Amino acid sequence: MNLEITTDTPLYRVAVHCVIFGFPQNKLSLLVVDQNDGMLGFPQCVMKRQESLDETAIDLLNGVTEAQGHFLKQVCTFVEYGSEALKQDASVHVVYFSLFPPSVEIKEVMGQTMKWVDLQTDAFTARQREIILWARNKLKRRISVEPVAFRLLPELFTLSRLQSLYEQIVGMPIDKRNFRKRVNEMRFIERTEMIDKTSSKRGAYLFRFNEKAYLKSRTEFKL
Amino acid sequence: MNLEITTDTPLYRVAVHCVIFGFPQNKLSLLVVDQNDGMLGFPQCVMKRQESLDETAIDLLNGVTEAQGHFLKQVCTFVEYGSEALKQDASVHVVYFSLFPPSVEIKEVMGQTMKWVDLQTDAFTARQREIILWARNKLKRRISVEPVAFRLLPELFTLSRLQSLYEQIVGMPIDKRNFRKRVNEMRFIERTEMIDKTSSKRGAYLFRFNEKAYLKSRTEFKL
DNA sequence: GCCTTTTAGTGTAGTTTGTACACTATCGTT
DNA sequence: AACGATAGTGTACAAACTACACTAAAAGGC
Repeated sequence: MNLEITTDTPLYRVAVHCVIFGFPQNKLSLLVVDQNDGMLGFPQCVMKRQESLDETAIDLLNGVTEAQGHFLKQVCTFVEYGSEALKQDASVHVVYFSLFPPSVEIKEVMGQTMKWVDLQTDAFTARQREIILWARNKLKRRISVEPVAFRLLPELFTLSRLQSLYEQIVGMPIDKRNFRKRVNEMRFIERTEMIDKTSSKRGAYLFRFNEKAYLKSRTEFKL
Repeated sequence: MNLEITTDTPLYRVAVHCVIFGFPQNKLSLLVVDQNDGMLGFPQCVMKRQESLDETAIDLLNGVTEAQGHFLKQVCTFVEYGSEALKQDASVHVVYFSLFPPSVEIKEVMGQTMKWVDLQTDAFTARQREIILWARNKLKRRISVEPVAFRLLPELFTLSRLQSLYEQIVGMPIDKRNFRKRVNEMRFIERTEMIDKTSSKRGAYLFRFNEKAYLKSRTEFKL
């Protein structure tokens, strides 16, 4: 239980990974790097000197898109040793998760193609699936505490779309009327007069998340 | 966003820390190392080669007590750079939290004295307070999902003690009758015929957490 | 032995929240 | 004009949560 710096203190490389959730085509998806071997990888980067983990993770996202201000939370950390007994071959992997709205444009980075894939894709390794499960559970818990869903939606959205997103996050069907009743009670989810006609013949009202109203409603009680 | 191993890939020391909660003297407390400078430290150790983080954390606990089978969860990870620009002076800190029942005997390790302290002690640094807050929040959330409280109690306990523990974890008073009603509905919290007379003149029934019954009641529904 | 002190123990009524459930509306397509 | 597809709407019942105040038992002091 000592923490002395000796010459043989093991040293590790540090990599930051990010599980990026999105909701393109009304399907909860992950943004992954398409490796040429048929496998998929999460966007990742090596930890830089004099940066905090959060900063490194932000840098990582900046490498993926120009957009700013993303939701970002730590998921877990693990270590991995290479099969060969090389001293250098030990790394700490710090996993984050983030939420991208459909509006973000994904950069083409160094010829690597990034794409949105289903969470159930079997091109993931067992470890990746485990990480996805963790991240997903974090997202699931978070959504009942904080309105994070809107970070996965465009500014304007229909209630059907919002419900579909919730259903995919919590992993079970939700009663339409009860869902809409709850939405109605949240004053910060505002109906606009605009109508979306892309997903139905009849057309559906577009709604908007009013963040300021949300923040106000949360602080008003703290008198 | 590349992960090539080059000679100038920054390398880090890795330290595992553990925020250990206990409930000695009916007070939610932390087990800390009393450093001679008046400051307090969490038990910590340097990451060993070929071990996973969980294994290192278990080793760390083994250095503190002979007892086994502790609750152990990751809290967060952060990096710290020393003030001097020495290359070696960068470390990743992985924080865990654990729950010790009052029965555990704490080892005297290398002359370092360990002691239980209040969560609000001001001998903690700002960063330590932040870590405690995180760990505490994890504990708070966990307790509404899983019966972790019993890992902080002796095998036999009175309901007053259990309630006091809950109050200290969630940070607010709980109505006695409502609390006891809920306990009653949980069949795996069993009343024994034994009576504790140490904390009241009248004496109070001692209860016991039946883990097997709990696990059964959780799995019975999964038919 | 009785009065005080301290903690243990008990039930009900009202409120709030959650849940189950089925039909009509609108518009485009054929 | 009929059909198909998605949008939109309200009520009744059940379950969960909340507030609340007195009696019971035993020790200790007088």
